[in-house]
Amino acid sequence: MLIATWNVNSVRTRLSQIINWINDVNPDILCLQETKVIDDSFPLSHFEELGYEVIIYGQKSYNGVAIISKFKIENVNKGFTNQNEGGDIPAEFNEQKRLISADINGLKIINVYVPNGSSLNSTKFDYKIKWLNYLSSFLDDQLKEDDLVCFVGDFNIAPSKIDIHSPQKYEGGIMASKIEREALNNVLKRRFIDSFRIFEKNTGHWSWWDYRNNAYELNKGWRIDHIYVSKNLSSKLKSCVIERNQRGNLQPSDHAPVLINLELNNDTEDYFDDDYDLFEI
DNA sequence: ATGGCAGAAGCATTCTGA
Repeated sequence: MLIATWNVNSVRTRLSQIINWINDVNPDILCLQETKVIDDSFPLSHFEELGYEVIIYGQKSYNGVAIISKFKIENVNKGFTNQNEGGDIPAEFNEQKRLISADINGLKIINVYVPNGSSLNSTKFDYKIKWLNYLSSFLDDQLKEDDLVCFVGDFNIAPSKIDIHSPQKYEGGIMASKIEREALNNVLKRRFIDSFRIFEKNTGHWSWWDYRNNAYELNKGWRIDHIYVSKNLSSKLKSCVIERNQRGNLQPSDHAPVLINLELNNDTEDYFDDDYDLFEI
């Protein structure tokens, strides 16, 4: 079972690239971020023609998330919702369309577009941390101990210094600060593991390259797009790859897709190491 | 310290992203 995440930076501008990639890779589930389109204008039919179901949660110009699936999509949640009779949800957390989740083929799929945060001393940064903290309580509320969860998206956080091309320049700054990493760790708690780091321990692997300064050609990137899986899925992980050549397309998104292969019926190998900690801050 | 590049809105230029 192939599950992917891709910040496409406008689903309409990137449509032909997304369709070509789907035809090449044939993912079962594709989670999109930064669709940048209201729901009425989402190009649904292009995906439905290929046999996919689509759920969308978009807005004008900014943000927007979607899940595209070959399997039936059930129990859809758009934005933050209260399942267990909590208090009212502060409006600020649902004004920006950054979260969509659903049950698909026995898995809980949670797709997020975490706020960028701009710079450390900005109101946008405060919002990023508040949003992550609210996400943490939302997951506490939604998830049960034995749920099989794929938690994917553009997190706008490099989990450690090996996820940045020039740590000496960027460590401690936006997307690489201790505050953001602690907030992310708090969201993950000890519930999730980073699929990519099961298979690759070295630096030099990026999912985002700035449009500016020839960053892709110089391979100056960051790894900020992630597929986290609940620990009870770790033994079923067969691979996790970043489809970096999509960043080399003409008029590309600035992000590349990340893709895992889960073999739900195979439980013969156990990749999970009990000593595995989330990441060092 | 600042801008670089790209997309959307909408028609010149601003806002936002990471």
